[in-house]
Amino acid sequence: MAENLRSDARRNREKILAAASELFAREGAGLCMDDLARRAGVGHATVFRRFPNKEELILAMFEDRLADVAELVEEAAGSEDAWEGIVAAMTAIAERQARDRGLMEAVGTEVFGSPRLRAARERVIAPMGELLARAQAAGQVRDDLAPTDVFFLITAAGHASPCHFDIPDLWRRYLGVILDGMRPSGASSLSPPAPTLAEFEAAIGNPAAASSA
Amino acid sequence: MAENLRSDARRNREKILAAASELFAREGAGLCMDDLARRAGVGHATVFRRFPNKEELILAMFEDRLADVAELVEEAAGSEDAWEGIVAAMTAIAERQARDRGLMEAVGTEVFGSPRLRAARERVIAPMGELLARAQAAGQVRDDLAPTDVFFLITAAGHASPCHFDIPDLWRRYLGVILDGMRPSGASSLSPPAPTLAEFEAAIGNPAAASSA
DNA sequence: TCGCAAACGGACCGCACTGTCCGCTTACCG
DNA sequence: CGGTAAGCGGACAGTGCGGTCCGTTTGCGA
Repeated sequence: MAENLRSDARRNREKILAAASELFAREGAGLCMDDLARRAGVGHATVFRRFPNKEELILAMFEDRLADVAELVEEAAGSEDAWEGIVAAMTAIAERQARDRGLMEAVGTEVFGSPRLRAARERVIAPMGELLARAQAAGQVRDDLAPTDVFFLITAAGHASPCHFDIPDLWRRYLGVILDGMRPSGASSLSPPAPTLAEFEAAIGNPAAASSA
Repeated sequence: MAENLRSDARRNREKILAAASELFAREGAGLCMDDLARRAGVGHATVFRRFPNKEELILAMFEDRLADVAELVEEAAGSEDAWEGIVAAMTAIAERQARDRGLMEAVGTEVFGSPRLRAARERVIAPMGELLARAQAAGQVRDDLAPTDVFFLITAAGHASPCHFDIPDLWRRYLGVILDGMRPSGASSLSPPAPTLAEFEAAIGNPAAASSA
């Protein structure tokens, strides 16, 4: 990736990456390429030399965020008590989402199903699956949840509050309700089964999903 | 509102309103005024004669949707069993949200706290508050939930799925988890208290909430 | 030090979208 | 039926954005 860039090019590349990450956290995928260039202290065109277009840059950001999340989940998967691990992972991810609009959009939104991000996505899901299976075997979590559900429920908690970025920590309230709902006791049956990842990818690829922003 | 319009003007007004409602359902607040005019079969400028600007139109749409929701909740509030009423209301609202992007954005997003929509909002919240109080008195719902929480939890269910508009009914799955989490048994304590509506309004008015789209 | 390819960035293009203007049309009333 | 004001809508203005071009600068190897 770094390839044989000239020293100034490599320096600019770092500046762009840093600025992009910062702006992506604050504005999400809707960031403006001009702002990005200004923040990085380079010309507008230099950004486009590094990333052929905006979509490519956003995908790179998403990939980056998913890698972060994968690390968090892997760490949580190491915990002795599976339920505690799940709570820790969900809390840690939601915590970051509360401060990072880009991450908010990365987990559980349409991009999550993008074929381009398949590898990153699977690296996130695998450890969660392991954790979830352990918790279910121990009777700590209802049996009808799939690993992807866990991520979607995190996003749900984040999106619950209309002022997610203005009243910090409010998400904890809704995550609390959701965590209680994930327990086996008093669990009612869930009607549509969890879709497979293949089904997600198909749905994302839909012409109906002509998302703007 | 209808005032003394000429017959053709009144006819156009209806066409615009109908087209706006339709487009708002499909595209949400991001709709394009040009598309709207085309769909209504009137000139671009005619739309702006009816609504001074886009924001005004969107607010009118939001008001309209909130009125619909108020009706749904009022109806559910009449049910004998309070819990059944809550489930019915939450399901009905989520059901509409799954088919109406505008409604999705109206309930539980930032606009929900807009001072302009205070009246409409309160008409939605009041019957839910009554229903919730009954359910809590009957021991059917955990005591630490406020009426606004219910709406935010509906939105949470809707936002859980990354392809809300592509895999219909998937929201039912996440609403199921949330409903289970709203029950009193096994309820853990919720850490940040529910903010008051005044606190929401203050948060929405924040400079930090420079929302785009 | 010199030469040159690599890299830079200001200027520019095209597009989409909101909002305005103004000459033309049409409903209504006497 | 004819005068008139209300209404209409195509054309235009302004803005913000993604993406490209091309003359200038700069790092680097010979």
